[in-house]
Amino acid sequence: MNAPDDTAEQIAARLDGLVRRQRRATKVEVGGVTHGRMRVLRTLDHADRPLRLSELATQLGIVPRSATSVVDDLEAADLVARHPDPADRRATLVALTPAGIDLLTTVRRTRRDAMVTLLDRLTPAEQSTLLRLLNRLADD
Amino acid sequence: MNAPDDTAEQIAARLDGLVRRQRRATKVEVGGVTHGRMRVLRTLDHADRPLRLSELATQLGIVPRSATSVVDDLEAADLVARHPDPADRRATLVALTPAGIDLLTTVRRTRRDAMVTLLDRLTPAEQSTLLRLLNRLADD
DNA sequence: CAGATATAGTGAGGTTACCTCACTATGAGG
DNA sequence: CCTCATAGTGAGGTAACCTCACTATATCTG
Repeated sequence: MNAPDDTAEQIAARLDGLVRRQRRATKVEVGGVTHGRMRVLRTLDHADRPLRLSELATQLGIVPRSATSVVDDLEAADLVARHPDPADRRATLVALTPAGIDLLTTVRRTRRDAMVTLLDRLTPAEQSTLLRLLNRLADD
Repeated sequence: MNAPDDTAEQIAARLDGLVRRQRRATKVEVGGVTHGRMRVLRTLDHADRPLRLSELATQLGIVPRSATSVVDDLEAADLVARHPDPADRRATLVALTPAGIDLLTTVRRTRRDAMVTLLDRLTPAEQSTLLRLLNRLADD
């Protein structure tokens, strides 16, 4: 275990711990929307247009079959809607409903508040630095 | 959605994405040791002494019942061992076995390699900065 | 244009990593 | 010694994934 490489291990452990804790903190979401379902709402909102189920899956980093299930649940809660794709009768387009948009806004506020509380430990400048470094790491 | 608070949301999303990807990358671990089991081995190694099941649970941030299960699995694989606590006959001490120590070393190398690859996008100085900021956030 | 082949979504069933609730065995205080 | 707290575990549940096999549609190819 030489010293420099330990940085990598420590960073990995810290990232993991932070995400674990943050998920825990926002576990009981507003309206009972879980972490996985939130990710779908956020992705659809970010795309700013209906997405095919397979596109959604790709953007979420999951296999299409898994997207089917989470969309099933969100559709049952009337937070997203499935529409046939006029261009391809095999495909399904998934869109946010008005209720989905509303919920997204509310939950976002709660969740962001939790993160803001944590980030209060850093100065605004440090927060920017952190985001910049994370962006570099996450860029594909 | 005012600008400054978006930093929090973006940081949250980045952290989540990075951890997700990193777990994916190390999904099939050396020796079939999953993420959750690795955490136990690391925690025991870090503590540098046998831990009670409840202590282990606390350090992992999970409930004792969950620790029982993961220790069951690791014990079945001979990576940890349970010993009665001489000081309290209700308690169980959990310790790494030699095989557990070996495996930890091997898996650590693999996992660290994956993280190092990702971190190559940052200079050593940036890596230090990142770790320092994460430490501040993760400190209890 | 028929037939082969590829693609979109889904049913069935499995896994990991957690959780709660109820229970037993042991310890500790009045 | 009798009550009450604590350590661990059995039973059973959930979220968020996965693979494999299948149907319906699209596309390409001779």
